[in-house]
Amino acid sequence: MPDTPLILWFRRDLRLDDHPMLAAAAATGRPLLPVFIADRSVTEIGAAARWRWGEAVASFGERLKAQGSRLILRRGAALPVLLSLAEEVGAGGVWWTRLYDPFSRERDSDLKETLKSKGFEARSFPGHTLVEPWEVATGQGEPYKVYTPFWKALSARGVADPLPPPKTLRAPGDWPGSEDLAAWRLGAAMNRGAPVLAGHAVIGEEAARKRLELFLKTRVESYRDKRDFPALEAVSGLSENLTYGEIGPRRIWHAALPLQGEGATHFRKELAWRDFAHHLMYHFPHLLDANWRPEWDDFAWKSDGPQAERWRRGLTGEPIVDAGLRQMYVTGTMHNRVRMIVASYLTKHLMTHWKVGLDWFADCLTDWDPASNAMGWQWVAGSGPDAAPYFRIFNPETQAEKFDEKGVYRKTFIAELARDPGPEALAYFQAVPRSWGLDPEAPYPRRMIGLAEGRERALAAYAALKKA
DNA sequence: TTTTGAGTTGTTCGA
DNA sequence: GTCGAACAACTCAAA
Repeated sequence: MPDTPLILWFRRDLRLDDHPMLAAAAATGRPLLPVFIADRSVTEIGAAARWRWGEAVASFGERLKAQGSRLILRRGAALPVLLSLAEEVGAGGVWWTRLYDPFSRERDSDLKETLKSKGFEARSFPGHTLVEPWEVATGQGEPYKVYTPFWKALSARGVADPLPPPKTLRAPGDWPGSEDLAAWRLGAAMNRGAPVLAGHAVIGEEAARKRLELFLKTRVESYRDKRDFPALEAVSGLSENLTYGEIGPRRIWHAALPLQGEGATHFRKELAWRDFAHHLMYHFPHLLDANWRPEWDDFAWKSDGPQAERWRRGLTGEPIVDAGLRQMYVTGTMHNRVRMIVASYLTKHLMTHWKVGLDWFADCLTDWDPASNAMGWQWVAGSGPDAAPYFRIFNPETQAEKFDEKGVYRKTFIAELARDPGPEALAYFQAVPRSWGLDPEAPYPRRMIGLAEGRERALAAYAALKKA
């Protein structure tokens, strides 16, 4: 066993706990050199997610420091950065946790090949998902395209136990130079301003773990019954932490597994949806940017335009829709029920291509995840695997009546509708660009299209597609 | 190979 | 106000 240092390339796995790669690396007893690289996958993603990733990196750096280690920061294309770093420190190899989006897969397989050809070790590990995307398959060995059988297969197979955090991380004799995280200015493109979002983010491994514990202690029991009501604090909020790997999915799964009751089961089912999205993205990468069912290419999608712009700005005149979009703008997140409502409104009532909505979510969400975002949009639009039937068109009024009966959620985020608007509703007007010309005193906008009219139009367009 | 049962999250209408 | 049916077949997965 060589005693050369190992470079540990961290990406969306910024934690110590439940970390197969880190646990295996620590067990070698070799010097460990954690590194984070600002490559295209970091610098070219949505504004809110980019900012949030930087916060995760800062927090993880502190955590490593407390262990007597460090997080070395470098910028540039991963392959040359890692090669030169490996030569600089005399590393024996580079290890990392696998990601499953097409960009990462190509980058990482090139890297693995190049490293090996130059005599370095190159090893990748699981840990980002409950199971590897290829570990669950139908009886025919095919990937699943329907959620329920995927869930059954996943449950039957079981999920590997989470690993404890390593006891010690051996430091190298000399630390190589590191860049300054602040100089990367990962929050710079966020015109809504990091200060507005910062109050809503729950950052870092310890905070994520506390969040899980609080959820399991106080909310999981009623999760099934309350999770659809956006004004209640009924959900875990852990998607934000999962996407940067501040907590591991296996840790969450096994924490909920022994709990009795439907709440815990439904919670694990939601976690399995995240895995299903990764399973689909791995086996069908076009999920990210093309209609998963190609026949939808002929649907009469409307492209981006003034109506979509009103949707983005939370000025559709449908309160539940606008509340959701404004919540996302000021908090970096949106309740899942409301995500479906705003997505249905954009793709069905406005007949706008789901990619318009997908891009806006990608720019605004701090919990952005490529697989979940694309699967969700295609599910609502009807073009995706296991998608909603075409006639399932959410009526914003009916949904609001059902899930926000007293209007608490709507008033929280729409200043025009509240007699005495709260901080989040007002924060929206502070956060948006001045060029939008918004004024909390202005009257609430009129609706863009009659709900029955929009519904009929979407149904007719679907009928035309089917006929063709 | 064929058959069979099932399929996240809705809305509307009429009894 | 409540409840069941219609909406539309089709694809998927397993027996």
